[in-house]
Amino acid sequence: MSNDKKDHILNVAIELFAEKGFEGSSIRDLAAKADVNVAMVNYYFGSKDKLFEALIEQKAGFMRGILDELRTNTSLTEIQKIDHIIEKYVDRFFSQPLFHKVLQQEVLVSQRASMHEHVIGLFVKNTEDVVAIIEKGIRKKIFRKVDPQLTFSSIVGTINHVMMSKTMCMKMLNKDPGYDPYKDEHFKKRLLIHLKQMIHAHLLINNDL
Amino acid sequence: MSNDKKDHILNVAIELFAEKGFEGSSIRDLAAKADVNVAMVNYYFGSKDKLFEALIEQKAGFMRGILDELRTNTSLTEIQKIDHIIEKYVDRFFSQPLFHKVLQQEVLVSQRASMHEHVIGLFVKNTEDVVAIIEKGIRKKIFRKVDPQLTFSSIVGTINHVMMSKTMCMKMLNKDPGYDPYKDEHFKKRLLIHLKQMIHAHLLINNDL
DNA sequence: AAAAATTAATCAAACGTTTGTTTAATTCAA
DNA sequence: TTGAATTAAACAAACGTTTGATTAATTTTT
Repeated sequence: MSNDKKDHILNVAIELFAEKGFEGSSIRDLAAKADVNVAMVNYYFGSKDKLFEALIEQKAGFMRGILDELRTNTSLTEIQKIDHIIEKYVDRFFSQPLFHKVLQQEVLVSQRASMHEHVIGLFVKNTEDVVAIIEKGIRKKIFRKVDPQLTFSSIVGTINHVMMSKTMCMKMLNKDPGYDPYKDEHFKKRLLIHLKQMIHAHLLINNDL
Repeated sequence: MSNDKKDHILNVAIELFAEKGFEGSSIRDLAAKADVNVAMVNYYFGSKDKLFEALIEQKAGFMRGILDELRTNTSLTEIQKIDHIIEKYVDRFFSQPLFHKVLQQEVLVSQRASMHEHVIGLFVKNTEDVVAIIEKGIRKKIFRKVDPQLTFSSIVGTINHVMMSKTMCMKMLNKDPGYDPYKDEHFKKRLLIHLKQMIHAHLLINNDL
């Protein structure tokens, strides 16, 4: 069982699904693009659906470890924790932009019910952890009385939105064709600064710039 | 040419595409759900692709009129204009949640190139208008020196994110199954208040709460 | 160490379905 | 009665999947 080949198929699948969607991609397309025989996909993964599950399983849950650590961490202030979460999310999205497009599709479309519920479950768990941090900040009177759930929605929503479409991002930033915003370290920094600035202004009672 | 029937097919198509995606929905599914003969879809629209184009064309561009008006409007302050834009966006998303899921899919997946470019073009135009308002606010020293493009991304991204999945939204808010957040006037108000609060804190130099 | 047996990987071809679309016949309305 | 609306049936193409044969690699037996 060559894991090299399995991984290769998975990586090509992410590219293909990110561009054409899961239902819009055929196994024949995938096999051709990955330069393997059509039968190999089913040989390795069992079915197209199971390939998709393997794909999601491999890379989802990326924030679990970080949020678990933050929950027991007592040395960081609440705003430091939020900053850290923002950094990790931006890092993750920029290092795996195509995978996150596939993940967004799965949240958006509820075709494969169990996978859909699974992905949403992961996200809801993340939300609960971040909400707990914000609520603690509020109790400590470091944070304003904001809406914790929607504050997290703004963080993830902003990143999601910027990562939705390379074309949109490019045109929004008045860049030439050929420019890839997701490989531009400067743009990543720009997004980070914006998010932190906005969330600080939103959360902090004493926000000395 | 009964427009009633055409509209009926389009409305059922929005429901179906929002749930299963465009590629995930077959014309037979659509015909059955709309209770018409399979051939009627091609009779009225020519093809599945053209049905989709008609669907997008009918409802996209919903912000054009509002933004055009705001561009020439001199009686509103910049922050009032931003508030107005937030209100109109939230209104629109809450009145057409399923359509906006379909629209998001189209931005996310670039399967049908020309339609994809068209939708993104509309959005980029909206961005330019909002950016212009924010930049004027900055020049007038009413607004902080924020990132105008990403500020707009945060507004749309927050709404988009909340509208992505009913299930996610429900679970995030700890609601029982059966609850529909998009029909809950209270939740709509909650989103509005959060967005305005956050954007005010972010933009305004003198933000007296 | 050589031969035999077993397992894993790969392939082209074919399977039965489902797909979007078209046809040709029929019903309906003006 | 004419043109539009509607239908069931049929179309080729594409779909995910399975098959049975073949090769390559590994393990077991002698």
